[in-house]
Amino acid sequence: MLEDGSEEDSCSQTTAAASAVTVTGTGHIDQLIHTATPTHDGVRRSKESDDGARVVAFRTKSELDVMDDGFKWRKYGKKMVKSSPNPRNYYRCSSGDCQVKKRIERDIEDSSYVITTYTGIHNHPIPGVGYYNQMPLMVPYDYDWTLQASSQSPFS
DNA sequence: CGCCTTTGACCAGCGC
DNA sequence: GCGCTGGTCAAAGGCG
Repeated sequence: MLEDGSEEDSCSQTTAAASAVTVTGTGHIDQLIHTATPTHDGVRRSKESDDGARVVAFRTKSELDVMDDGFKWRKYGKKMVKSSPNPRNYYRCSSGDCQVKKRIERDIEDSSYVITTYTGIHNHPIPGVGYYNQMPLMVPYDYDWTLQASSQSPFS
């Protein structure tokens, strides 16, 4: 599973292309912790969309728990996990039939950092394009993070 | 009136 | 086989 606490590759679950993204700006993404494209090495959760779903986790320095990335998120769960003293919040994209999920928890080490984990790809345009508040968006559709990580920032 | 947040319970997977 | 942990669902309430 994705160990959010450790930014090292403690997760050897899938074909993971780990990379580090450092974006300077107004509290933008500090570090892309982990990206993974779950093939199917084994049977993961029996629930819905897990095939081909992308998992992207990154750490952001922010006082806000949830960041406005342009999409509409609806909270559907909150849980105290053992791996962290901080609660973990679960969000789901509420735009149409988009089934992208987002998991948010504060960093164990620095509570000023927020660990955000996206699962899935948005299959719709960004509803709030034009006004990103805290954070640049997670690019919808098929975005090559590893490419951008080594060349330039995908955010602007 | 509609949408979102909150909270507890339930379910499934994994490890021992 | 049992227990533990994480993830999701569903109902109720609140707010815009």
